[in-house]
Amino acid sequence: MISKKCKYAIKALLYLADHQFDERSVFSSEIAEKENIPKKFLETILRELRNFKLLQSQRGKTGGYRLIKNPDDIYLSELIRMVDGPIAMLPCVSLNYYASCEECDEENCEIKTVFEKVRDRTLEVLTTTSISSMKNKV
Amino acid sequence: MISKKCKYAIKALLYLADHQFDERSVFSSEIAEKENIPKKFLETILRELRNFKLLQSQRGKTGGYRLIKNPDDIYLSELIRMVDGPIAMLPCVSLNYYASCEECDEENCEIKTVFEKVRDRTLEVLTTTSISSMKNKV
DNA sequence: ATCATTCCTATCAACTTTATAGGAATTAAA
DNA sequence: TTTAATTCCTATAAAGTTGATAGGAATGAT
Repeated sequence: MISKKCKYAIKALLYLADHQFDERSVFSSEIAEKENIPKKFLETILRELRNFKLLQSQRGKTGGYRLIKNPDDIYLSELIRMVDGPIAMLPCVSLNYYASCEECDEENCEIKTVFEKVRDRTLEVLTTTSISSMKNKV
Repeated sequence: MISKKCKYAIKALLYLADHQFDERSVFSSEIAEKENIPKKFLETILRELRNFKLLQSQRGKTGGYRLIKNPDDIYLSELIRMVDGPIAMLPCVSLNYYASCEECDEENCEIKTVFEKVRDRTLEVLTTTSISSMKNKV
């Protein structure tokens, strides 16, 4: 399962992609309302996404958020990793967040292989799905 | 991520599959020791697996556990569901544990499709991998 | 009777998730 | 210069989940 936070992040990015070329930046309150996301929670999420250089923000009365990374180039795989961390179903098969299993002999582990397969199949989808490609629900 | 509990369950079943035709049943303490699983925790796991009719247990001094379901027919998908619950990355795309997303309009949801794809790819692997097939690490 | 096992319930510490509170800093505009 | 509305930041917290452990009851072979 991805977290709610991650789901909110995806929704926020989809919303911002729709308003990519608007004159004004988008208020977090606007996204919160339209996407039914708790306002204060969304603020912290947007700040994180800004720290990851996906967004730029502007303070003050006419402030708001705006995509700076092209939504064609924001892949779900990297977004999930930013927000939730590992995608794999076992720490020992994670490509970006590898952690050893203390209790097993990894060389002769019988369960790694299948979860490597799952990881690869999952990534085939997530590394080829961008924010903009999610707009065409094919 | 699958839980440690689930990983322990898989290891226990693999161990029991190896001792499927032994004369004596296998003690939980033996599995715990050989597979480095906390003893008391494993007890509760084995009891659950017994409740799911994968194992049979025998009390008393010469007791222990034994597979009753053929390991050819114990698929990872069902095992994970028994122990951890849903496999899907979103509640609203889960086949066995569906739950609606209160905050979104599911008809027009832009993110469902991709997670349905991930689910299907994942299940392609997990529904075709049984405890016995894990023995041949292909 | 004894002893080693399974069985059962309750508990618990640590961690994660999902937020909320309260205000500081910033900015445009009245 | 004041006001209003925003983003930014830190701290906090309630609820839920995970990963166990405690303590003993029930069972069954010897």
